[in-house]
Amino acid sequence: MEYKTEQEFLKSYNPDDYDRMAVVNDILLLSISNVEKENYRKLDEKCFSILLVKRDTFPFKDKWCLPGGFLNVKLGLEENARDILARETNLHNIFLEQLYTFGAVNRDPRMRVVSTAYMALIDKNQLKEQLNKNAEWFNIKMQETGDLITVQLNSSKQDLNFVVQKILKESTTDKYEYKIVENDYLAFDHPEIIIAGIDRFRNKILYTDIVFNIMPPIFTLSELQQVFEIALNKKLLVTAFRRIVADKVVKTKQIQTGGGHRPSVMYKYEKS
Amino acid sequence: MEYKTEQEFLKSYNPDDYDRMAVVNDILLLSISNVEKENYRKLDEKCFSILLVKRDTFPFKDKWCLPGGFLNVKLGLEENARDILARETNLHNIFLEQLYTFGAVNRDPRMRVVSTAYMALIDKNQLKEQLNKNAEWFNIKMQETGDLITVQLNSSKQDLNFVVQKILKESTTDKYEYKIVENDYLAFDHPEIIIAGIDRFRNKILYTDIVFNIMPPIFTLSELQQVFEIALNKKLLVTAFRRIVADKVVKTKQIQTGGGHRPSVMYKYEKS
DNA sequence: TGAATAGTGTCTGTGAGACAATATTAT
DNA sequence: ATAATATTGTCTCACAGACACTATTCA
Repeated sequence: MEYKTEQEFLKSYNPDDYDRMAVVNDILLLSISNVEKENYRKLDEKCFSILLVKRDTFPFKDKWCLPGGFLNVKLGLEENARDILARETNLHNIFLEQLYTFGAVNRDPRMRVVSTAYMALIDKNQLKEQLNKNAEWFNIKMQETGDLITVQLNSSKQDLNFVVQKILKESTTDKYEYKIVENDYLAFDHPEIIIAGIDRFRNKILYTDIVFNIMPPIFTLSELQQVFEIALNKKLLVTAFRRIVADKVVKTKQIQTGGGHRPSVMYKYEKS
Repeated sequence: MEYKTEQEFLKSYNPDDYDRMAVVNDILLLSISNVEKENYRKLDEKCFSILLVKRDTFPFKDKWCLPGGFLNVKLGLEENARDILARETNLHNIFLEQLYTFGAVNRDPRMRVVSTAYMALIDKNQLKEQLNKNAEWFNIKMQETGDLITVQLNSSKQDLNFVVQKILKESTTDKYEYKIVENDYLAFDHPEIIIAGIDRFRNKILYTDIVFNIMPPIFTLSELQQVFEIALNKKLLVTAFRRIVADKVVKTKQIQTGGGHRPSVMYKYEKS
């Protein structure tokens, strides 16, 4: 069939002539938790935490998953992700970055579903609004042994864990694929999304200002250093660390006391 | 309606209850061209080049676009991208990296289409196979003035150009959006994809080994430096450059002569 | 008072920038 | 011989790693 004009062509175009697929957004909501220490002098330990939602419908009923939802045909991709986030958490205007698009053939048992995952960063302590009743924050502990990554997720309600294998993609030197080796609690391929997101955060913390999206408006340099340390998974020397962030933060007049030791000056982020 | 088991739920699940959308892959095929110099002693200049295809069907009939196609429901996302590439270029086993997923509401006049763009790197001089008759390599010249990026595409058949505006995304310090300001020749939002791909290559050239995917198997260090210089859009000092790549390349026994000057040793890539 | 963190000073070695010097070729 | 690029040497300066030292708090 031949068309003379674009209008004519579009008029006769029928989407139903093609295979059915769906597009969804899944959102990795990343924050920092404090794990309180017994000793009043010691600093709280910190760790990453993520928001998971317990599914009360099929598929994967009773398993946990990232907040997500189908793409509304009237919304742009990121707009749709923000919409989902607002529904699940009542959060607005937060940092959102497209992470990766997952499109394995059988990642969803219902039909062919392509998921564009987003990473959102917040300081969950600022979160005043009530969470959805099925939503829950989980603290993350990760352990890497060889090419296996073991992840433990702890919350007041339940503890979950999974294991993924990190595989260097063929013909690359810096791209990894994550294959799920063990996973009894999470729905879909969400373990992969979680790992990919934490990896992205880790990779960007040194050469961007991404970290300040996960921090409160004002913070001490020790707190900031702790976040760097859990992201990079190693201890940093104080001097070196302060040099890294020196031109990204400015002193405020506030001081944090109460720790049984010299109080710290609080800083805020300032673009250089 | 209540379901007892996942099987029962899936059996009654009807994809047609939801809005129609399509998923496509578009592929930015990036290579390097030599622009020959008049003086036999001088080095050839190099520039990026990309493969575009002239559309012979609606929509955007007679405009140029990136090689792309609908997602086959039986293929994974990357697998589908490789399939498209094989169809358009007869190329197999080449470097392919997911670039970004574009999902603006009206990016395709036919229906809601989400495009996961991939970046492919090759040395097009190695390309022995015949290209599709509508496909053509275009040399790229980019110029940045303020927040405007002017792009000129030259081929033996036709010259194209477009202008995009680079906009820092709100609440970020390192993410840009590209708004098309002027574009008479390219279909869809493909100017954005082109810019995003070149940007990705530029950003990764310093901290990954991505560049070797666009190089021939053996090359001189001057050639490699030229590629760095067009990617980074600045001259590099020889000494500094050689230090950067020193642990990524090894000498071969081959020597390149014929340039009216001291011949160069040819090197090959070796993972460090 | 002492255990703990906050914050600053400084030495040293590495590595990037800058530039100079030498090598080799085709015309 | 000359114009061009190829390749190596080396000086300097900035900066990161390492570590020491001082400051300050509260049970």
